[in-house]
Amino acid sequence: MAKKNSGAKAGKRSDQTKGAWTADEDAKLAQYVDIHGPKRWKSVAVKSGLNRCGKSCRLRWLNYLRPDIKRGNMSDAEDDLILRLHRLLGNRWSLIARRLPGRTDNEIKNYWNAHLRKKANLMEKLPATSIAAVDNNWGDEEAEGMSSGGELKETEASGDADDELRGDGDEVFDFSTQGTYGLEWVKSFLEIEEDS
DNA sequence: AAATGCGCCAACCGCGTGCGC
DNA sequence: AGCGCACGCGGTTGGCGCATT
Repeated sequence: MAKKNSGAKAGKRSDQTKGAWTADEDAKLAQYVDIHGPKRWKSVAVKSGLNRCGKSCRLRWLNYLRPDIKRGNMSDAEDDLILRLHRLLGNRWSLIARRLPGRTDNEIKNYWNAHLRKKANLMEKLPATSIAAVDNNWGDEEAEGMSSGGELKETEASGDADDELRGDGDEVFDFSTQGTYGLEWVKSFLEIEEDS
């Protein structure tokens, strides 16, 4: 990407590069992570020769350079899933992201703020009957998305929710195994989380 | 054609948590 | 038990680019 390279905001460490990443920096980071793995970001930043903080390297890797990142528009099914998950989980973007293979928490957060927040607000203002109607319509779109894309499937609806949610990028969501809202697993997950 | 407004998105920041020493 | 480091998360910022006037 690297569409900006203005140095952006003033920071505490003026000797460190800030702002948009260049293709060269991307290449260096990708090469280093490829060899040493995505860990110890502080040393990644130093040893890769990048004049960046570890945090920045981590973010760049997670949100852009990771090989399993899916770029491009959200599908209807993804769109719908985000709405539903947000209804249940709130602004827990990382949890939502784990249910959307190839999507990052940052991307989902941005997408929510840009596209879905208005939609959700609208939904809240609608009377219950209208919401049900909208939900039914979305259900149709969703079924369409499932059959065409076939990308979203759930590995397990319950069980070891924490391990499952950690995800490795391969797991996808399948509404067909779910109930009315397809989110019973979320409830069980939340119970597990609150217990711990 | 130029000016202005607005939406989108990459990136930064601060805070909380986990873990090793 | 306490401390410091590394990492993860969510909120926020700032600039680019498109749309509108």
